[in-house]
Amino acid sequence: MTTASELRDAALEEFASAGYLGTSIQAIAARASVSKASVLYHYSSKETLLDAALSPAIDAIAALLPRTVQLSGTDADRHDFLVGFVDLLMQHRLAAQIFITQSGALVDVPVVARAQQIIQQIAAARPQQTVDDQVRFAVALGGAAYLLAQAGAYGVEAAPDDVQLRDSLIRILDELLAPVTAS
Amino acid sequence: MTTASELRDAALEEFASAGYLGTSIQAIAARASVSKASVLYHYSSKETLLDAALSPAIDAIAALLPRTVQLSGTDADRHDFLVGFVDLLMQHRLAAQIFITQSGALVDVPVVARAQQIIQQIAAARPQQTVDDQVRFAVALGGAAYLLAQAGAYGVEAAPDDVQLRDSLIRILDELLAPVTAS
DNA sequence: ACGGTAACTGACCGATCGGTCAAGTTCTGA
DNA sequence: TCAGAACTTGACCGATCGGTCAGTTACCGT
Repeated sequence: MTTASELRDAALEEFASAGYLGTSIQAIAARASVSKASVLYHYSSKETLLDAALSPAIDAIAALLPRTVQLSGTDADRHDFLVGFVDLLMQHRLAAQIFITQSGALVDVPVVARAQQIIQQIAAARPQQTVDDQVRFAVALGGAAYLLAQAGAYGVEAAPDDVQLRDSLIRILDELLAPVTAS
Repeated sequence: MTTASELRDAALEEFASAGYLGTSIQAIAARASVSKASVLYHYSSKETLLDAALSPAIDAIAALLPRTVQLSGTDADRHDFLVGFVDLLMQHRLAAQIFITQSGALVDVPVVARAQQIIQQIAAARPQQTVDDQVRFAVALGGAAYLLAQAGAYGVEAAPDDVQLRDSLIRILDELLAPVTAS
């Protein structure tokens, strides 16, 4: 509604589609129908704008962090965590896309570095297991994130409220991460 | 060995770590210990350099395309395809990383557009099935690609000859794509 | 009505980018 | 030996970038 929030949303879409480095402040200004100087009035720098665009998603994943203990719990616990993870990806699809595709090139940006640390903590929360288990974990979470982030690039629309996709994703992740001893 | 191949390798590493837009010709020149003008003598433009860096990987995945028919075949056929896919990812890790993280922002670059078309053809070769099957396919291939491309960002080294990782990945992809009727 | 503050803008600045060019150097084959 | 091709380079160019600033307009409490 406000100009600031419009700029934040415009930046989120632009950063996701053209990349942070490929997006000029002018482009964001044009998308929100204001001048470049006006963008820099609301956000003191391009980096501040990226921070504002990503922060909600990072707060959400940080809130998910305490629940990683559920990964070592019962089947129901692990299921609860996966539901939270998938919902997080679907609700913050653009932010997830920005992080997945550009975190490597933007490690020197504080907000991205913070997000990377949280992801690493989630990965570390997984109890030390076999290589197979590590690969299962990486393929599951990475595959889900990549699927939702890049779905649009291959014609598949991933609407935030696509419950069929959500349920299917949770089911398959559940199956992939289930202890093999339970088979 | 030659200056041209050294520049191609330097560009591949730089594009993968800093991104195409985040890499200056000067940076590639410095990595190969030559001048910026010398880079533009061997490759007429920055885009030509990206083309040269990605082409071997794209040729390899194009060669894999005829084998997508195996996805509809027996378990052994599907296994053969997955072996080819995983080996491709491991042998062209940097090119895969560039494509996975930057194909969205570089759609207007011909060599990237060509790669995207090939990926789409592979995805389309999968016979029309349920949403579950589509999600399985996307999580498997996307997860494997993302794991190998981004492994370095999370401390896990994915050496091109890590047979343990390779075998584990193939086994899990096999399991993920096996028809549920076989369970 | 009015003073102050928030919002907005065009003009401008220094830096960096991709790319060109003329000149110099090194290599090679006859 | 030497002509010409291959290679390398510093200097330079126009364009675009992120960011600054002085000045203008719109809004709001009193």
